[in-house]
Amino acid sequence: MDHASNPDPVPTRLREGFERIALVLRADLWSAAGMAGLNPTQAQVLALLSARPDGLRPKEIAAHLAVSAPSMADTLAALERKALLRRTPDPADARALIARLTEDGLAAGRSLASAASQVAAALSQLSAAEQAGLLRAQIKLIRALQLAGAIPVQRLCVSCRHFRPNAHPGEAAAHHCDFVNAAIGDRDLRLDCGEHEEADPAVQAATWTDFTQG
Amino acid sequence: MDHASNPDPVPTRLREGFERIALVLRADLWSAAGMAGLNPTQAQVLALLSARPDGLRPKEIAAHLAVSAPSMADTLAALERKALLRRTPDPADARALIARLTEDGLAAGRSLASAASQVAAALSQLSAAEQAGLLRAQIKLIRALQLAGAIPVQRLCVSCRHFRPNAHPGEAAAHHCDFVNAAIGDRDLRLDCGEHEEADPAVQAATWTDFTQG
DNA sequence: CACGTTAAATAGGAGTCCTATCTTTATCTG
DNA sequence: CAGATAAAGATAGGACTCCTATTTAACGTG
Repeated sequence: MDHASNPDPVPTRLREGFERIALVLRADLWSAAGMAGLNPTQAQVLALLSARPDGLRPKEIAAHLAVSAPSMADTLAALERKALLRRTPDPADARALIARLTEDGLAAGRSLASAASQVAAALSQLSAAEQAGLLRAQIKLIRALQLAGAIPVQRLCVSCRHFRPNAHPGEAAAHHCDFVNAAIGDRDLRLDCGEHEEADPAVQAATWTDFTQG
Repeated sequence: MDHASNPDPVPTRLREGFERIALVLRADLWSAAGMAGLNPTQAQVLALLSARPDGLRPKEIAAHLAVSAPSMADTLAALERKALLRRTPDPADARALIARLTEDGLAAGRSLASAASQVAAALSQLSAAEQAGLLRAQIKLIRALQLAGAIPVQRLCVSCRHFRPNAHPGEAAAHHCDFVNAAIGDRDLRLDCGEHEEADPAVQAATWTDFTQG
């Protein structure tokens, strides 16, 4: 294998697989959003802010959805027109705003979250072990993307100070969350936990080592 | 936790993970396409048709990219304006067209395929075993989506008449492709092989059983 | 050969998404 | 503390995606 002259083709093929799945995700989003009179981007903003009761700045929302700030301003204006969202001045910084969902916006977000998804249906056909393996792989990818600066910091269990990986070695639910004080398995790991509290960098590194070696 | 009254939350969480990754894919596509003066949809058409020397009908392209036929007509017109693609009448059906890339289109497709991708970079950090597991999971998902009618038929190894799963049990490259007459491992499986020939449904079912039990 | 079906284009409209340019406020320096 | 620099957001302008509904032309069948 000459990794030198050619890049490894496997990551490229895997990326193509993700692209196939992403197309279905987008179709899912169109159908779910369409029923609510929305489009995919608006639906994604609703989904993001549903999990953020304290709201988020327009710039942060743009970063999470990987679009430019002016694009996000378009979408936020559309959502504000539909009375699903409100932008209020940020008391901490007179330049900034905080975007929050209205009651209607939260309701729309809830109905979106429970909408049918062909991807979720396909995922539910995998075995529990496959699902766990897939979730671990996603966590590794998300962490790598985060370290590379490709995405903003996510509220993952593995970077949370409440998380103790492999606290129960050998058991099905091997990890432990000190916040809920319960054992959790690979399948229970969160990608966006509302209770997340960023751990100290050194602690995070140790946690990651324990997690990947478990 | 009442897992009973609610649908299994794991597929939903996995779908969210895919959505995170899909956002990065889209950003990758914007940056790669932007350098070529294109946008993501145009780039996806180029990528699709690069692997289809015989061309595809507009309707088929629309199905592959999960958009409506009129939307695809817009995009094809844009690509034709840029002289990257040509639509010619289909000799077999006077209603239909065949869309094919021009030389410039093929060149643009090639440069797009080799463009940097943050997702591919993250994927290359996974171990070979993890990559193989991920590819197998993708194949299962794609097959499930295909059976559900969510996506058009894909040119997967596992549905090809040249493919013999677990022909070399116990070895690293456990499968065999009769077309290239070589052993191939899980990591070598194709999601869109140009040499694909759809196997007989009964054979496909048997192949799938052998593959999933290996 | 009339009939329903299918492939594609067209019309019309909403809205995403970009870059570039402002305005305002915060922050950093001499 | 004044002035420069940086940052958050809005606005302008333009290309284009994406939808539904409609139209045109050609296929297939009884």
